[in-house]
Amino acid sequence: MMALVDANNFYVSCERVFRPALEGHPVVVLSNNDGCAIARSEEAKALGIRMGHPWFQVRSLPGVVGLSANFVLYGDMSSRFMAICAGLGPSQEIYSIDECFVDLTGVGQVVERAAFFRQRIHSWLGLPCGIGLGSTKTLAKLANHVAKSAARKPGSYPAEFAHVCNLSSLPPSDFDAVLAATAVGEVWGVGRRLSAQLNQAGVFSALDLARMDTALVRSRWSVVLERTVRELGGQSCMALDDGVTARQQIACTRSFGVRVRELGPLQEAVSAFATRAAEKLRNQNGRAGQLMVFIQTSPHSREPQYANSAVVEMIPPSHSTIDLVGAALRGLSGIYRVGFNYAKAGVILMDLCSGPVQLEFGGETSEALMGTMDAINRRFGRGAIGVASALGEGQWKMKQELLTPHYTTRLSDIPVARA
DNA sequence: TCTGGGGTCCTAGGACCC
DNA sequence: TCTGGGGTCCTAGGACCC
Repeated sequence: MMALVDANNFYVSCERVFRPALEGHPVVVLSNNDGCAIARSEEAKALGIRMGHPWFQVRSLPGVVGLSANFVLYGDMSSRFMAICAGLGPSQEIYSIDECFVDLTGVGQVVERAAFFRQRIHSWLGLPCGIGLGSTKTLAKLANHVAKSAARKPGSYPAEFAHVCNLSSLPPSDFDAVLAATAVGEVWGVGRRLSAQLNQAGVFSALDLARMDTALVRSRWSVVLERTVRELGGQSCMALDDGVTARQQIACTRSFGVRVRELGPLQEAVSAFATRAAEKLRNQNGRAGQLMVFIQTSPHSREPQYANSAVVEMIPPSHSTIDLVGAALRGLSGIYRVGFNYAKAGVILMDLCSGPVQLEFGGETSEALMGTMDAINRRFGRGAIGVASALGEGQWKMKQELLTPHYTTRLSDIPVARA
């Protein structure tokens, strides 16, 4: 038995915990630079505001409140939420910032227990959530959709499914009725494209999909969709991922608040992205074998368009902010072109590996230096210490060469707070 | 004027090998 | 003129998720 716990309109709900006056108003939380809506209250959804809806098209709607995102707050609320959810069953997979799967193997009275935890999350954190129960992850997801819909849209599903829905306890006819009432596009793993293709083939509901021949699904679509079909039928094909596996990619990318033309500000931005990515990398105790840097103009503007990326090999694989910032700047210098209004840039670390890597020189020094940097930034806030990289490339290279071999104090002798 | 920022997995096809 | 039959690895692109 699997549970899916999902907080409602998570970012908006977090804001409302600290600003109860927002209750009942259409509220959206906005992306960086207040570009578009990334979370919406029920009232905002009722006004027709979509996910990713540009703020400038929304702001004039009556009574809409737009809030700049506060990701530090959401991250903190998420940790508390996950900690409570972890008590629901023996193992947990944190699937995203606002939802987790919990394996309920061996747990009794699952519906009562889920309702109790739902109440606990509400009274301890102030966050509303829905809990779906099913024999597979896909069914738990679907049950969660039912739990939320039954609460929000009376009549969509039987009212007793509101807030907590257990699909695995239903008689077959009731189970089929729920699947028949669910559009195929609501099924986890079926997006817009697949939904359209399935409709074309006469498959409209989750029940239609569940009844498809698996061999046909595999040959005409993919093994991914075949797994979904099997999971709808109660055959578990997706194991719980308890989070010990490290990420395979680390990305830091942003759209700029204003257009950027000059190399200098791009260098600063790219340095900041590489710095942040390096921190994430060290958090999972990894090293990157490749770094990709990209810059692009706005595809929405009619100005001359340019987008390019460069991949820089890290030999040997590194987790050093100094190496990664240097690589990002080298890549940037190769792709930067004069005369464009850049709207976005980013750094992606790839070819990640873990474990000790023999550095060419100063390995121990680099290790301790990065640990010290992370400790300082944890204590005094992100960006408290970093590398000075508004410099031109030539100067940068010189600085790097000067820096690394010239430490006279053994930094490894300085105690370092480890995460 | 103003349009997010992360991630995952799978497949097809080309390069290369024996 | 006639031109094998595998295998692996890598990459780009497409689909999906939140």
